[in-house]
Amino acid sequence: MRKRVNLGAGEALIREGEKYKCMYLVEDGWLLRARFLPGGTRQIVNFALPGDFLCYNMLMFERSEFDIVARTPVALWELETKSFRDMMTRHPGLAEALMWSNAHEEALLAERVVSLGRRDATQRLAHVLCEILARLQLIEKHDGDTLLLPLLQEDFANILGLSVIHIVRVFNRLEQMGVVKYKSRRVQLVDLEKLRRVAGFDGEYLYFSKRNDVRAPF
Amino acid sequence: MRKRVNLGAGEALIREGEKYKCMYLVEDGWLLRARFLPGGTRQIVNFALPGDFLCYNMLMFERSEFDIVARTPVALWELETKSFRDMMTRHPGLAEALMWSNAHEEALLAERVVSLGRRDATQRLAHVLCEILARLQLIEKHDGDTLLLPLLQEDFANILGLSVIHIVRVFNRLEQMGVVKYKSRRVQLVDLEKLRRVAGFDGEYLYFSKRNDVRAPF
DNA sequence: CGAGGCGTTGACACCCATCAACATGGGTGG
DNA sequence: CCACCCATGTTGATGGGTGTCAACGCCTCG
Repeated sequence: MRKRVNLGAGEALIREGEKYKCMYLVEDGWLLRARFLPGGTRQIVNFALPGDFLCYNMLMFERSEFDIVARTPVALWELETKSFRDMMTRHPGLAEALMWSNAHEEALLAERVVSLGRRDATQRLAHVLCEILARLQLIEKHDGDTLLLPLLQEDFANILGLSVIHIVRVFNRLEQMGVVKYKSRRVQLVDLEKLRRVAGFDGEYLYFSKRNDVRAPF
Repeated sequence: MRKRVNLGAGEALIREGEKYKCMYLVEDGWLLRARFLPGGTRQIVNFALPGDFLCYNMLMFERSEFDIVARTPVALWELETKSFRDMMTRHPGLAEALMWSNAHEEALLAERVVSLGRRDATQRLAHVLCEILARLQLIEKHDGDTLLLPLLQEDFANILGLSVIHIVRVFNRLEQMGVVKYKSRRVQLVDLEKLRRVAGFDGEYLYFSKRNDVRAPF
């Protein structure tokens, strides 16, 4: 039923316009879902961490609207699926997990829309750092006061709808404010409380707050 | 199992921070899902049209992260739900429809992220008009060359992450270019091909392209 | 007929993009 | 072990797109 797939850093799982082959569950590594636009710019819509599903809308769409590219070496499980209805009867746990994942991702995207629409560069960067921290804690891939990320400043730019050069400036500002320090893919969390305040971050949307009867099914 | 609910224009279905009461299916009218930010600005994340589900992540979250407000008089169906697992066994068709709706919404949000991140004001406005047209056609609520919308220019601003004043300028520009004309909640589609070109619009992500075995289940 | 919501215009300011040039540093091959 | 190189990060100057503010016009509805 399940097969493992491995990708090297930089390899694409699927490209925009390609037909979906199957669904995946990320076991290890980071992936970016992105679109290239005429003019050469790029927007990263999403990033997937261990525990996230990918390509689940193959159940609805024939082709991918985005590239999905490994940012690190990645290990995936291929999930054999015919239709969602089939999945519900044969693997209800999987169907539920998928629904969970979908809702989670929707919450992340909604929050990103808020950031891109109404927060300035400093707030955006602070906010996405809070989001990443929260997600890493959720899958127990974080401890200490330093975030180890595979993200370049260029990636931050493409996630936040900014230019690389401006990311540099904003990191400088945050460092001067005594909030975080960026050094070659390490973000040192100098003052987490201040970071949350700058971001206006409310982590509720990530934690499935007080519904104790619901848990991440993986 | 189902109960009707009606809202007047401007009434809230739920407010940010409130507990979810149940899920809904929109039968008629437009609703906006929005967040107010410190500073008094507002970002509209989403809008719901007939056929869309609302509050489906009550299955995962306890409280809403956004206000959901009726933009027009609205008719809704209240859906009785305990858990997704329960729903899968007792109402598999509903579970499937929900999954469909969720994937659809995710696609819309992803495209909005691209717009807010990397498209300028003109492209954004053109793109959202294309999106609205496509969605109205999908539910067979559009014909002719004029879009009848309940959206004020202020709403466009809050959807697109722009200021009201700039929306005016952009509509002027689009009118001078011979693309569309806005007049008191009517958007006349002067040159649809040009509109799509300006937007860089690819409607695939709305139509569940060539998967003929899948249809909107409503 | 008045009022208020909505739309419009112009002047000005600011955030962020663009461009060009330079610094750093880790990896690779000699 | 060193030299080189290319990816990545950094800085400053300049410009454009968009926000802010203030004021005015239009239209609808009571």
